[in-house]
Amino acid sequence: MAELARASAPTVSRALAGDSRISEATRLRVLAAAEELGYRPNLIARSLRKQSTGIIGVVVTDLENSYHAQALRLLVDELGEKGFAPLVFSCNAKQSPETVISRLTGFQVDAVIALAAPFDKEIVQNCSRGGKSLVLMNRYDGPEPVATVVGDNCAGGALLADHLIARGARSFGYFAGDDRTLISHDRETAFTARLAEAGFACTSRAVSTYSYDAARTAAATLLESPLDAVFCANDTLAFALMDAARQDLGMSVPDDLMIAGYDNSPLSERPAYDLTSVDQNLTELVTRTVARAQLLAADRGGASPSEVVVPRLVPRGSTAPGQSTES
Amino acid sequence: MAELARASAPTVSRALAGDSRISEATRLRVLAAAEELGYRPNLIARSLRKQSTGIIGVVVTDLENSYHAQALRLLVDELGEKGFAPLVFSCNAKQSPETVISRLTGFQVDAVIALAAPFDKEIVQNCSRGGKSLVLMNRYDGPEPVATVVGDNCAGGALLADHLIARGARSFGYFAGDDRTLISHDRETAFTARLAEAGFACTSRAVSTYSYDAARTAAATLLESPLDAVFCANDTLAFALMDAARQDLGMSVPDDLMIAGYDNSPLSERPAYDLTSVDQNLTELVTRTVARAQLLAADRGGASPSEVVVPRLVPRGSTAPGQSTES
DNA sequence: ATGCTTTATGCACACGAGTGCATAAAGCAC
DNA sequence: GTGCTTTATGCACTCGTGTGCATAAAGCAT
Repeated sequence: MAELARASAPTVSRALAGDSRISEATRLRVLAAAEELGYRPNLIARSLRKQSTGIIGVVVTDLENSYHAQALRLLVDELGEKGFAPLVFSCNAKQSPETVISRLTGFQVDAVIALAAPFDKEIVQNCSRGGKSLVLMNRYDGPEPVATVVGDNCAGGALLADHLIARGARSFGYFAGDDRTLISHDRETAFTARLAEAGFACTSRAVSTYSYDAARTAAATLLESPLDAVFCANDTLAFALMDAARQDLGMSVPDDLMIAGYDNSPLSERPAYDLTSVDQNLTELVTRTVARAQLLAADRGGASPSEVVVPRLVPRGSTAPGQSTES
Repeated sequence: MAELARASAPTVSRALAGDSRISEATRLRVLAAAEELGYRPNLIARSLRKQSTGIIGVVVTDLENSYHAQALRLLVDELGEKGFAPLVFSCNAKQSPETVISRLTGFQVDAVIALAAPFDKEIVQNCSRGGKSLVLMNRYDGPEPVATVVGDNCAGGALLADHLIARGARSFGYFAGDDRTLISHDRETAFTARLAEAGFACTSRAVSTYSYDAARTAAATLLESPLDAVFCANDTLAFALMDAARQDLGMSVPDDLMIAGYDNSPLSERPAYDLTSVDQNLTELVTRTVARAQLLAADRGGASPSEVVVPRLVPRGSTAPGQSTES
């Protein structure tokens, strides 16, 4: 490269960087040579020199969950647009959070974004040990202060309580997700609290992991006692419950049972489900997470440790009794 | 680091690499110091020296499509387990294939894996221009010889033709996906060819993009004329068609119309759809793609340019007339 | 022609790890 | 103690960029 442009390496560097001290003639010579060779500056070398890579580590888990898959998609897009390169690892049985963070640290990522609630603790510990900036995309209740961007699960739970009451429900159930995470807990607490305020109680409860198959069997417990409405921690749980109610018990939704979910996944608006759900505003969640990571990558700029994004109710047919046949 | 271990940088490097010339005493001293500092070798510096980063660029597009999302998930897992780090970019309106490949090249990725059929041409061109090894996870018909790992769409189409005939269908339709890609074309050609062999014809046809909403409206055309069975290029199309048939026309699937899809997406086995589909064996597709990329990353080792993975039919209720009410 | 400024470029070094080669230290035989 | 081998370590350089500083070239005034 330097030879073809008949210039030294520093000159090439400065010409490409737009340094005003480089004469127009040489700049053009360098640009022409770069064009001819398809030359791209070696970002690895640049990173070494600059002590900053422009790479953001992304740690995810449970990508079967469409919510996580969507979040990853949006993260990849947003990071790419902001000029960062996402180095993605998944935490699972074979790849422990420790090895994942260790590798990210080795690659000198400018910051880490984690969307892996079950592994939060280890991730937080390993990042702080390695001095890596970290943003969690979910709530965290450990002792360490961690930058966090999270949907307001309490607001969402309350929103749904109000909605189901308004739609005429008087007896309520909750279908809880994996209790290792705070997500389900927060939604449930707020839901029952709001019900209590209105003079109602959540009398029935079932727990399942977030997988459809597990939820499908767990749903049977919930359906033993008659209920007006069930709030599910997750759309997947809601789909499983709905299928179980219709398929296994021949019930009608919403006439025999109202069902509401959480996440407003693409499936929820399909006629087969037409599920009332809570939209977390994932786009804003991701935008703020990336913005936060960008701040942390630049310096140690971190004002409030936790940011909350307000959710939105999306009412649909699954909680509109008497309208089940409208299309 | 070097100071704490009272050793020079090269000694540290050799001690950690397990060089037999380093004495046991210093090795322990180095290991202890590394442990104490939480020291991780700087992979950026190592990459610069070794002229190899251990990073594989992954280019995807249309992640709303669950098939692509699943493929990305498996790719991330498999690459991580094989010791590679996936740098992920998405091609879309804002991020052209040219800029994406340019950035990947800048980061000196050891190879590129692309799962972005609509942008294949530009990706192939930019990679070959930059001398980057590339593996496509779908068929490519350009003049350039490119390493390719792809499901056998022709076999899949034939499989479904046989299946639908065996299930008693005599009149057939095809619901085509975005014609920019070869995928839909291959499936259709093989499907109609096999039908012709058996003395039947595919008399009806509709085209749509792979999005549910678009497919939902396009489905109306297909449903104008009576048919026994429709083969859809994609599960998403099949779901849209099924919903349109049931919801808009009050038809029964499979009794009024048999429907089959392609990809065996998680949704297809849910009772709400219970869709006959073709499983591409995505796991093996991904495994072989990564193995291929690994070879290309190591040297220029590339024997056959194209590898084909055999698909498998998954028969379900949507093509089993007379059994629609069984659970 | 001398001295000063302005402009354009190269040299030397740094980033952190890895490697060939030199060399220091230690052991051993005589 | 001289010469040889073996073992353990450091020096010097490389990878490709970027930056402070020196310097060369050129312009211009006197």
